[in-house]
Amino acid sequence: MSEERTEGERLAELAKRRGYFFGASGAYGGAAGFYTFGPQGAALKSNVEDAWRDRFTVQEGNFEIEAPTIMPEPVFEASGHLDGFDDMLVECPECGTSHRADHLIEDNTDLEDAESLPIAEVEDLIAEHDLQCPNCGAHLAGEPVEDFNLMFETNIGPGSSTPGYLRPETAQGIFVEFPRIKEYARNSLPFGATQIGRAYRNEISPRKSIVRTREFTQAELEQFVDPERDEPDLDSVRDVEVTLYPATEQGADDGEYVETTVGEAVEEGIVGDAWIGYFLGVAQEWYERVGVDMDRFRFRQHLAGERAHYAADCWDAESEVDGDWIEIAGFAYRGDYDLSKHGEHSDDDFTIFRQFDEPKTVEKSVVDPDMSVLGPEFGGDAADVQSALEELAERDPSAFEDEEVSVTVGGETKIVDADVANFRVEEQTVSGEHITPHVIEPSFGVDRTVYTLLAHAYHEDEVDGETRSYLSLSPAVAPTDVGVFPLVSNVDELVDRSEALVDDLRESGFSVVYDDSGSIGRRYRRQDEVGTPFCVTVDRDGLEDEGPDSVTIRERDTARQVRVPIDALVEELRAVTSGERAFDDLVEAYDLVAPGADS
RNA sequence: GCGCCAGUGGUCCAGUGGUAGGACAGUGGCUUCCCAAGCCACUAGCCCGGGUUCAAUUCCCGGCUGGCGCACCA
Repeated sequence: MSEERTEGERLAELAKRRGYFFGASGAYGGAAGFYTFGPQGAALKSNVEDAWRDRFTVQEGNFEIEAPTIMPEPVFEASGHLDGFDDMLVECPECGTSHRADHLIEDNTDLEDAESLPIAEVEDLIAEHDLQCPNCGAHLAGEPVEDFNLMFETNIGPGSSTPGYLRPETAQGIFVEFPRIKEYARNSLPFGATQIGRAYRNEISPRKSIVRTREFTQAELEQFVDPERDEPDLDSVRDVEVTLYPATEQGADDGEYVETTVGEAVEEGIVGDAWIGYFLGVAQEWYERVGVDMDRFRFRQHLAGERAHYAADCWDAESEVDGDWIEIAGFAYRGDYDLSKHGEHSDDDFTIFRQFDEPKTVEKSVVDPDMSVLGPEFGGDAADVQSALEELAERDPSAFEDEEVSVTVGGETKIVDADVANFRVEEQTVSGEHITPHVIEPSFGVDRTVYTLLAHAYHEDEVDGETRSYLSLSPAVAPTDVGVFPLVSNVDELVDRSEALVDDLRESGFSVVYDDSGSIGRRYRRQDEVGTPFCVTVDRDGLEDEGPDSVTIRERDTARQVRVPIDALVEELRAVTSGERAFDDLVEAYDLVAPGADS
């Protein structure tokens, strides 16, 4: 059958030829890591996004936001991307090649983990050891070492006084807006916020078609929960079967998958957190619905060293293409890391007030210093003395038993009369406490999902001794719902009726392609190749036979056809494209048209 | 970023120091009542820059883009 081209090569060729995706800006030589989605690809991607939105936003009762792709520098100082997302590069003065400065040091000295050293020290080390360019041998001493940050930098407004960055993940847009989002959620956990949008990373080396690009689309859900109180609806996915590849199995070459159910995986602790387990189950069903080949799909647990330091547990959804596993989604338990960071760096409140079941009465030691005494006595230090007293009251109430109490302010001991401090123990009613919600983050790569769907949908078979290639895309995501053809194009009545049908179907909400060129077989193959699930053909038999006018509906994957009255067409197409009915049901209900029977 | 390989119509390829040919696809027409048929006509190409040369798509250098391996992937 097909020669030795890989799945990826066939896919790239089909994608270019049929308008799924192609390298962007080709007229000017192109730009690595950027792709344009053509008419088919844009429609497919949009359908994938809609399907994701329906499942992870609408069905979950979450809400979607759309944050800017550019955010000011402090956002990324808080998130850690500014410090933790860069490499140290040194450029050779002779040949102009760039090298990882930390790697040069590690390779040529006994030092390890040079990445964590300050830049000045790295420069000193290069001079001290007289390191040379690995490419041309030139001496690198004295050359500046620069940070290469993987974020795209820009300036907000004129001048360069306000640096901004293109977000490297959509998530920060949600975290940053948490204070407002929580108001919208009426300050009650749990709730989830989603976002579908672009993210940008100035990758050193973009690879593998649309799998690793510099601009890509993510669909992310940030599920905010109270770690002590909130539980997912695990029952709804308890019996969903999943293929797991736990960290413990990945050490050996012959590590084995664990075939189990979501419920068991959580109960046995293979998946450490119920929320993660829940989303694995939801994702499993969603991927199946949009058309991922589940025999080429698994959930892989991150190894301990691979995990971000804040992630308690992390699983990836992976799909297989050309024998390689590619990460198409990540499921991370991020704890309170992100919200805490933004809480520390900004003035806003990133906590939620959690009421106790019953208000608690607590005894609290307080002071209420007489500032009319402290003021004149301590001058500018008065306020500091006050807060030192408050702090001492909480820490050591016994200090107020004597007539005088001493506190240390700015290295000096200050003596205050106990009367002036006005120490007392109060009963306070506390109705709750502020907590920082924990976050479970299912994060989907939309482009990689599209890539997987195309790769898994690509099939070849034989029809009448000829090879045929077709995309078995799910009707849920296929760019076009239905093709409409007159069986032959030189009969006006067939053409007119076909065109009228196109209008009807479009008004009914279908995405329709009309085609009357060449032979009918060629038109079928064309639609097969772009994955249109159904074709409707208007023929003379259907108009001239006794009974109501009828047309044929052809199923893409099997090339079977049934004859359906035109009056029932919209209803039946809606049923089969929504998945409500299988084509087999139509075969039961209507006459099967045998290929070539009429000729 | 490093190393190896590659870049010719829309796609996949052949070829040449004197500016190119096929297959498939596409368009128009003829034919056609069910699966890439046939006939006629047409559209359309040597990645970019520099060098060598009378002459470069071809040879050399650089760049860009792509593939693979390494590295990277917070």
